[in-house]
Amino acid sequence: MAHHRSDVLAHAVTLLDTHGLAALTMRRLGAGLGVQPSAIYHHFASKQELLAAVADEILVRGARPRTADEWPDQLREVCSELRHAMLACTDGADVVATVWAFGLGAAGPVAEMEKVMADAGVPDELVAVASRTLVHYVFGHAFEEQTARQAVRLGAVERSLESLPDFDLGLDLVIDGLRARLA
Amino acid sequence: MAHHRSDVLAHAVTLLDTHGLAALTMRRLGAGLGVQPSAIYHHFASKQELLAAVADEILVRGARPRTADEWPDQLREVCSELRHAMLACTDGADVVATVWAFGLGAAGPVAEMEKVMADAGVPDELVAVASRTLVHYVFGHAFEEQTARQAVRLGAVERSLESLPDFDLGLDLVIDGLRARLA
DNA sequence: GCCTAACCTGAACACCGTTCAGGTCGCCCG
DNA sequence: CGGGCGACCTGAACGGTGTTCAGGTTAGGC
Repeated sequence: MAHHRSDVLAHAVTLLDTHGLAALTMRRLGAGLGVQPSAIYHHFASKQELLAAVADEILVRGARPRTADEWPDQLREVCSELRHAMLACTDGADVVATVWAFGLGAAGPVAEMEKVMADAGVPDELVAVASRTLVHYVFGHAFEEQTARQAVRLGAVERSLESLPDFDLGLDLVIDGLRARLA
Repeated sequence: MAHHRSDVLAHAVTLLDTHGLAALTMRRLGAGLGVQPSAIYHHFASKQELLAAVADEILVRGARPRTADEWPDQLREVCSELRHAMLACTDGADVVATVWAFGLGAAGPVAEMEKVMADAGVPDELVAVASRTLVHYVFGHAFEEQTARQAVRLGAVERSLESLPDFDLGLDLVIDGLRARLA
């Protein structure tokens, strides 16, 4: 029974979600599909490319309709969607952030943020800075939240999840800074 | 010739700086010390623990004297030191950010930021949020800058380093947001 | 001079990503 | 109808990885 690229990708996301990034192995992925590890290289040139596709898939699955019409709320909407998409999948933040750092993915949300700001009349050089500041914040927050949650669940480190800062409050900090700079 | 924990740590940092994180292997580290890989486990319980010590060492080496007396400048000083400490070592941002996400290190700079804000009269709940927002920004920016620079140097990805946002400008965005919330 | 603790050996275990020559199957085209 | 071609896969191997463990060596204090 032959598989398609999409089958492999879907199985990779499932494996990531159910057993974490450490378990997302070419061997395990092949075994789950009833196939040799080397067969996967017929669909993806490398594990890096696989992970990039997985990251994109995670973001696609987390897509939601846009409803806000003021630019601060639009920004919050995009950031919130990005965060929830990553948190919805085990180690999702790790995968997406790593892939994005290599410049291979997650271009969608960034472009969307930039468009929102450009439409709001934010100067170009500030758009680039602000969008990346927001992305850094969202990735950092999600990565930490997810890692801490997992570490606590495994009992590896005792660390109060209470101390995790409120996502929206930190986001407003940046947005307020941007708003102040517009006046 | 017997080695101490500090010898192993120093060699690990050197190896990281000269050949990158991928080359920081128990085997290579042992070979560099003229020792079997298993000998390292007499000084560090695991590679994770080694990396945590390496991350702390990177931050210690990047320490600089404090000179500012206004809280926004003090915040900038701490963030700048943190950033430069990570950038001074190959893959330093990766190591420090990963270790910190596991809750094992980098507590110093965070505590320092919190103290600066508390002394400036920032409310407690805002201190926690703001310090983490700043840390997320610094880590995200440094990690991206370092990764992109390395990817370009290897010719793996063509990506203009010009597009990297100015660090200080993004930092001021957050600080301005914090300032606005104080009034 | 013994004993303890620090330090190390050498081999093994169970994995990992990746490569490669070759094999099988279904579909399209002449 | 038959040949060929491309998609898909096999099975073995290569050169790594972190980690464990029983046992050996060596320096320093009582």
